[in-house]
Amino acid sequence: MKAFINPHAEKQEHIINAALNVFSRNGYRKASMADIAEEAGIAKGMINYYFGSKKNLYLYLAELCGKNMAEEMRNGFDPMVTDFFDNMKMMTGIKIALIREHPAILTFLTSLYLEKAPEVKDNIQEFMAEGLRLREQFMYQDVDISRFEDDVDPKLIDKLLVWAAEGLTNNLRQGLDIEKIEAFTKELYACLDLMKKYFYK
Amino acid sequence: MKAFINPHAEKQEHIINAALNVFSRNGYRKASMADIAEEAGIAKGMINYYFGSKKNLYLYLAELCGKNMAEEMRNGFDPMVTDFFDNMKMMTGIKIALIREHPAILTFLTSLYLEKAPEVKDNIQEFMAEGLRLREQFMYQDVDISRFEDDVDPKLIDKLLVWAAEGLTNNLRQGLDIEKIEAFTKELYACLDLMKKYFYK
Amino acid sequence: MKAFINPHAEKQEHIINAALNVFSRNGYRKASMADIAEEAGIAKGMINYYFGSKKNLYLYLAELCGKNMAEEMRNGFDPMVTDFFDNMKMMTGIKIALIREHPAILTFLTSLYLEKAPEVKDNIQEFMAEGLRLREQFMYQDVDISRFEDDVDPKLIDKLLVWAAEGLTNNLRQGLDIEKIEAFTKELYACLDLMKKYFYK
Amino acid sequence: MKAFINPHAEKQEHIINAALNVFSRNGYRKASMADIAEEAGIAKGMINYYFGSKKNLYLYLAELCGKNMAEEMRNGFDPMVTDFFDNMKMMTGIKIALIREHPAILTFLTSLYLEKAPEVKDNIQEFMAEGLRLREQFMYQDVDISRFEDDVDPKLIDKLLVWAAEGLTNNLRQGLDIEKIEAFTKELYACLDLMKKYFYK
DNA sequence: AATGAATGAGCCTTCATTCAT
DNA sequence: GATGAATGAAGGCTCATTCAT
Repeated sequence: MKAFINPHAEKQEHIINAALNVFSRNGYRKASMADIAEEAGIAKGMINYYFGSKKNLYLYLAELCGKNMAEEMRNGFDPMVTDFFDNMKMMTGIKIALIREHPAILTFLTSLYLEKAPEVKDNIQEFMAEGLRLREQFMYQDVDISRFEDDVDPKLIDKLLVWAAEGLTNNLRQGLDIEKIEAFTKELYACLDLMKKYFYK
Repeated sequence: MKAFINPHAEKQEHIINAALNVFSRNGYRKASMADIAEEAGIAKGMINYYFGSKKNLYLYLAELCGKNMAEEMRNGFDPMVTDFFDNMKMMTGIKIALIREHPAILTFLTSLYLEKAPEVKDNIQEFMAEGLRLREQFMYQDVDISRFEDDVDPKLIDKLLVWAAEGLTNNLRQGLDIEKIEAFTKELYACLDLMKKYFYK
Repeated sequence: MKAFINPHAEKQEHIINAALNVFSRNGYRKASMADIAEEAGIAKGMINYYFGSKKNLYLYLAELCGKNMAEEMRNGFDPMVTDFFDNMKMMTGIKIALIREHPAILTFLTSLYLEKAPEVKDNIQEFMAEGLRLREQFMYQDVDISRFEDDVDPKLIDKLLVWAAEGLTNNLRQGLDIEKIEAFTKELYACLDLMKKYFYK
Repeated sequence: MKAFINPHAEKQEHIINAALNVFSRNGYRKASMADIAEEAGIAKGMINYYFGSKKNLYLYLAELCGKNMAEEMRNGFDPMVTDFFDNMKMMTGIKIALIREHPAILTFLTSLYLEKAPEVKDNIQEFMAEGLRLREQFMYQDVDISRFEDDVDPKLIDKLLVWAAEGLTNNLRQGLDIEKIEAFTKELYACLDLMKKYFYK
C-alpha cells in the first residue's frame, strides 16, 4: 500500500476523513467512491490511485482506526488503578474522550460491527477479534479480583458488561451525539456502582 | 398484498424463507432480488409478483416475524411467575425455543436492528418500538419488584440486561448454531442468578 | 382470427371495450395486457387466447373501428346533399354523433394518429390510408363543384380542411369532452360558411 | 445539469442528435436509453452521466429546441411585413429553413405534440404554451387586419390555419423529406393566396 | 374454456474501476 | 501526479407471453 510512503500525506488525510464519514453514514455498500471523492475535494481517480480499491480503502480505515484506538488506550491507561470496576470506568472514559476528539473514528469502528457486506465481512471479523484481545489485556492488567465474593466470577461479569456495551453501542447507531452517549454512560456507571457494592465481599 | 390470500402458499413459503436468509446475511441493500429468487428456486419476476417490491417484501417479513414472535411470547408466557429474574429466564427460554424451530425468524429480527438503509429505516423503527413495548408489557406483568434492595433500581438492571441481550445477539449474528446459543444462555442465566442472590434483600 | 367465429361474443365485447379505453388512455406501449384484462373483468390469458397477441389485438381494434366508422358514414350519408360545404358539415355531424354514442371508438381512432410504437406503425399507416380513401369517395359523390370561383380549386380547399380537421383532432387528444368538441365544430362551421360565401361565384 | 458547462461538447452533441432522432421516431416511452447510446456511439452510462435521467434529457431537448426555434424566429422575422398572409408565409419560410438545416429539431418539436407519457406530459404543456405565446406575438405584430372583409374574423382564419399547419405537420411525421415539405408548403401558400384575394375588401 | 402463476427479456439507473490526457 | 470521462456489469422493476391446471 502506497499509503505510508506517499509524500502527499495531506491529500490522503482528506480522503481518510472523508471516507470515515461517508462509510459511517452509509455503510460499505451505499457509500460511493464519488461521494468520498467529493467530500475529500479530490478527483475520483485518486482514491483508487492511493488505495487501490474501495474494499482496500475500507479495510485500511479499519486497521487505521483500530491502531488509533489501541494507541489511545495505551496512552490513557493508568496502571495504578487496580479495581475491576474503576478500571472499566477508566477505559470507558478513554473511549469517550476519543469520541469527543475524533468522532468519525469511533463512528466508523461502530459501523464495522454493523457491516454485513460479504465483500468485507470476513476481514472485519479479524479486526474485531483483535480489538477484543486488546481489551482483555488492558482489562485484567494489575486488577485485584480477590475483592469479589467467592461465587462471583469476574470473567462472567465482564462478559455481561462487554455484551451490554455492545448493545448500548447499537443503540447509538444513528446520530452519535455526545449528550446521548453521556446519558447512557451515566447509567452504565450506576450499574457498575451497584455491582461494586453488592458483588464485593 | 397477495401474500395472505394466495392459495399457492408453498411457493411463497420458499420466497419468505429465502428472503429471510438472504436479508439476514446481507442486509437490505446488498440483498439482491436475484439472489433471493435463486435461493427460492423461482423466477426473478415472481417476487415482485407476490410482494410488489423489495421494500414491501422486507417490511412484510418484518411484520410477519414480529407477529410470530409476539404470538410465541403470548403462548409461552406463564403469568404465575412473579419473580423478576425468573420472568426474564422464561422469556429468554421462549425465544430460544423459537430459534430452534425457526432460526431464520430470529436471525432476521436481529438483522433489523442493524439495518441502516434509509429506504426502510423509518418503517423499521416502528416495528422495533412495537417490539420493545411488547417486551415491557410482559416483563413487568405481575412481577414483584419489592424484593430488590432499596437502592437497586429494577428498571436500571433491566436496561443493562436488554443491552446485554442485544450485544449477545450481535455475537450470534453469523452462524446461529444452537450450541453456541445455549452456551451463551447458560452464562446469561448465571448472571441472573448472581443478581438474584446479591441484589435482593 | 377467432374473433369472428367465437360464440362467446360477449366476453370479446368486454375485451374490446376495455382495450379501446386502455389503449386510448395510454397508447400502445404503456397499455398493459393486465390492465385490459382487469378492466374487462377476465383473466389475462384470455386476451391472448382470443386475439393472439397485444399487437394483434391492437390492429384488430383498428380494423374494427375503421369498419364501424365506415358503416356509420354509409348509414348517415344523405346523397341528396350536393353542396361541397354542406356535405362536409354533414360528414362532420356523422362523426360527432358517433363520438356521442361510442366515444371510445373515435378516441381510439384518434389515438392511432399519435401512435409511434414501431411495432404497429406500419400497419397503422394502411388503416389511415384506407380511411382517407373512404372519405374521398363520400366527399365528392354527387357534389356540384361548379359553384366555386374559377380560380378556386375545391381539391385544394378540401386538403386544407382535412389538415385542419386533423390538427383540430390533435387538440382534443386529452379528454375528448363533448362540449369542447362542439365548440371547435362551431368554429369550423363558421369557417365553412365564410368560404361558401366568398369562394363561390 | 452539466450540459451547459462541459467542455466535451462534441460528445454531448452526439447524444443530443441521437436522442432527438430516437425520441422523434419512438416517442418518450419506447425510446430506450440503450438505443440512444448506441446511436450516439457511446456507452450506456454516459447519458445519465451527462443528463442525469431519461426525463431530464427529454426536457432538456424540449427546452433546447424551443429556444432554438424562438431564436430562429427572432432572427428571420421581418417587421416591415404588415400583411396578415404575407406574415404567415414569412413565418412558414423561417420554419422550413430550420428544417433544412436541422431536421431533427423540428421533428422533435413536432413529436412533443404527440407525447402522452405522463412522466413528461405536464412539463411539455408548458413548452407548448410558451411556443403558442411566441407565435401569437409574432403573428400579430404590426399586422394590418383592417383589410379583411368586415364579417371575416382574422382570429378565426388564423385558428383554421394553425390547425391546418398542425395537421400538415402530422403528415410529415415520418420521413421529413424536404421535397414533400415544399410541395405541401406550396399548396398552403396557394390557399393563403386565395384567402388574400377573396377575404379582403 | 378459463385461469393466473411462471418465465425471462428488457427497461432505467447506479457505480466501481480504468485510462487517455 | 491528477483528472474525470468512459465503460459495463449489476440492481430493482415491468410486462407480454406461455402453459399447467
